[in-house]
Amino acid sequence: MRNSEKKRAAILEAALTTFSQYGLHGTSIDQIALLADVSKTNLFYYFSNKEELYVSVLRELLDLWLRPLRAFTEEQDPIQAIRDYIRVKLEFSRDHPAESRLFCMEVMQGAPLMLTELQQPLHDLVENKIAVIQSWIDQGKLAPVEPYHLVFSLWATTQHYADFRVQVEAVAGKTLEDPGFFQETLSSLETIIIEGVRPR
Amino acid sequence: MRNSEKKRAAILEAALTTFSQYGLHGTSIDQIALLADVSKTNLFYYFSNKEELYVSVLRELLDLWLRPLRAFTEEQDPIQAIRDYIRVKLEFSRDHPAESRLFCMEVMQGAPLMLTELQQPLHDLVENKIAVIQSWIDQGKLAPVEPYHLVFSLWATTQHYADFRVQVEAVAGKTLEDPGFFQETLSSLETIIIEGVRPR
DNA sequence: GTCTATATGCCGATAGAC
DNA sequence: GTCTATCGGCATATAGAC
Repeated sequence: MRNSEKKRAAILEAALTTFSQYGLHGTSIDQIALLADVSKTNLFYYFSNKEELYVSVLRELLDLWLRPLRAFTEEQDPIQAIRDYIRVKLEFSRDHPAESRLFCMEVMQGAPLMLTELQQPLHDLVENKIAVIQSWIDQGKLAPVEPYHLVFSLWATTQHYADFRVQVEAVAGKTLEDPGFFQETLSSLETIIIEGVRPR
Repeated sequence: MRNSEKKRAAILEAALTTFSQYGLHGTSIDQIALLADVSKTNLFYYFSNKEELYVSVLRELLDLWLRPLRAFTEEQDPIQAIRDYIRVKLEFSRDHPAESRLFCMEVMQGAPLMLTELQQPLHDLVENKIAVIQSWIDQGKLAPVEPYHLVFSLWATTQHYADFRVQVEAVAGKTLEDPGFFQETLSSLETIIIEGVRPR
């Protein structure tokens, strides 16, 4: 890897860390430069302005964020596919909490800088996976639920452990970095979503 | 209501709207003053600085946010209690999306201005409700799940429709303001969490 | 309580040497 | 590619009259 690529990567990583904690406006270029160990002017050599840097971070992140959903295919056993998806997303929450939070922040603010890029690919991808889920239901391999809401529930529950990490820690005293807690979270989410909480 | 109280309330409301969309640092006092229809200097008469205004907004919000959980009591039928909770939280997401988003943003950033006030009351309240859920499980009225994670799943799934509203709209084309979509969301979440998705 | 005017500091961005 | 120096603008906050 060339030196300039290493620097770019270091800046992007520092930007992700800082933006995800303080937001676009709460972060100064100085802060990012300091963390990436480059000078402020040098940073402007690599990214011509703050917004370009911010959007670059988002673009990398979107690709990473969408990847797990692409794995859903009709041939899979739905219960196992959902199990796998929960695990992968939970691993993402554990290993990439900054990405998860920045994505959440951007969407929450109306995705002003990502909406156009987000909308179409997201819509198309989900449309496709909705069809897969519906076909599972039609084949009787999955209980009849509205596919959209299943997808939303999977997203929401798994991301919660990254986005609300502070709250989870305040309440449960642990985070996903604790292997025992990770396992417990995984099997609890599997149970709740797959089996439900009604006693049988 | 005295005129000064009306103004305070107008400023708080404008602050909530603006902070929830642009964040603490992304919002200028000018913006809030404009929306609340007061002058900037006048705003400083009511709130001595920006952070005090921000914290005032958060404090009002925390009380509102915690209220639904207080309703869980051991005497209730657990399935009905969970059903009610989902409905109330979903109504909150529909009727107070700005509150939901600002809370999410603050927690996501590590709740720097609320952690001390959040931690203790939240921990105590949840501890208490965890015990209620556990007793339901012990009585066989609820399937054996880790109570913490049930609470997190309820929070996550219901708040998702406010916090990720833009994404929900991009994917499903509707929001909770659409009465049909609200009903569909409500019954889907009830189904998923209470019955699960495994066919029977 | 509300206004006009203004102080003050930070931060994004550029100029220009090396 | 990297540096030093600096500009210019915006936003918080205050002074002081009414």
